[in-house]
Amino acid sequence: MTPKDTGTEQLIKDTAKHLFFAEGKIHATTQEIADAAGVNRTLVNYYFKSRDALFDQVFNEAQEKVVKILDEVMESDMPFREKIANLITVFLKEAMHFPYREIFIITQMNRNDVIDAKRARVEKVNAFLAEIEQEMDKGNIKKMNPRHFCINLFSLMAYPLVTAPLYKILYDMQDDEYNALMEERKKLIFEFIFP
Amino acid sequence: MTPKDTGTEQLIKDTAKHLFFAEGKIHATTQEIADAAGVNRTLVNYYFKSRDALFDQVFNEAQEKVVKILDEVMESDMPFREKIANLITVFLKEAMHFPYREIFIITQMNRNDVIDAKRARVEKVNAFLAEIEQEMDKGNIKKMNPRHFCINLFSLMAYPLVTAPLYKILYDMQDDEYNALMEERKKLIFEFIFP
DNA sequence: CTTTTGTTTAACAATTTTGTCAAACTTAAG
DNA sequence: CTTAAGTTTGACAAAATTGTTAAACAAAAG
Repeated sequence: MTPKDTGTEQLIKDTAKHLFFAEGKIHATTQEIADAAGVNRTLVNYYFKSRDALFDQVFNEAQEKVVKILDEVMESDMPFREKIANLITVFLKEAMHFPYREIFIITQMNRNDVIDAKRARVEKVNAFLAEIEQEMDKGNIKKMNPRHFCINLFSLMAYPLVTAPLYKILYDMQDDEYNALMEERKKLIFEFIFP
Repeated sequence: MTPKDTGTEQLIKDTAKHLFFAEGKIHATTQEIADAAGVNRTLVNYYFKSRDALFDQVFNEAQEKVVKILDEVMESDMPFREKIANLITVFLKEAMHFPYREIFIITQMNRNDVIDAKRARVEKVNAFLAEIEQEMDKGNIKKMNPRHFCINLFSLMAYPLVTAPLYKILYDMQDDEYNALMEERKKLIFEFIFP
């Protein structure tokens, strides 16, 4: 048998991500992860050495994925409108699948008193902010600090999915109803940005 | 000495809230809470019986506080514009102090597979949604599903503070600079809602 | 001063969670 | 079939976290 052909290592990692990012169970123990994956708990140590190592790996991959999504959007040479439309489509799809990924990242950062990485991103971000400012000068979007533009955009996309459990109660909605509401937001957010 | 006149019980609870809601350390152990409060760990058990009991109490009080803030805003008989202006002022002030309170609530809900409470809120929420719809009919705000109006408003207020650690890195800003950016948002969000 | 009541502490116990290891198992290659 | 490499398991150990208790302490009342 060649190494890892049953994919147990991947299964464990995927299950951990599902618990953390999709179900928002960011406290999950190794036992809970193993149970959810349907494997023996000691396999977590066999494949990942320690709980912390698994967490670190999941954390790093989460960060890489987020960075990758943003990079692909920011660096593409589409016209601005399409770029944003594309961002909304891609990001909301991801966020509906993994609503708590950013929360997991932030929680881990707070827990370990911030080990950064991705200072390297600053230049790319600044380039994107400059591009946004150009669009404002052209009169295509409302003038403001371009940092607010980004903050607004991501807030409108991400937060409704993080707070879904609350809104489902307050709005008295079932899962499918709330999902439909989130679907509506793709168009709504775009029109919010480009009135 | 009359009971609790040193306020140790309150100190422990306030410290726990600070760790959870302000620092985002939602995994904090009883030892970490005790250390941060500068008291012996066993006092947590003396005053709160168990770790879970402390968490439950903090959770309930967090929920009550959020409900109270929303109720005071929604039930006040101010004109709509002032009502929203007031909401933005009050909520953003709270969120700048305790950015992770809602995240703590949601995390606990996810952890325990949602014990709701506050189904009772549904009626009040519906009344507020109806009021928003009236304002739309009057042409004072953009027409949309009033649920989206609320979601947008709270997303724009809350999420930038939750994601502050990330933005501080990506925007290369210090704490005071980021706080200033958040202050700007009071006006910005209001103008976003009432163009 | 003594008592009473409530508070704080350290030592200890219990529980929960994580980590280790040897043995059993599985499969493919020789 | 035998061997070799990787995988899985259960028993056990270690560590981390939480809970209990008795004794020391502090302050006010009698």
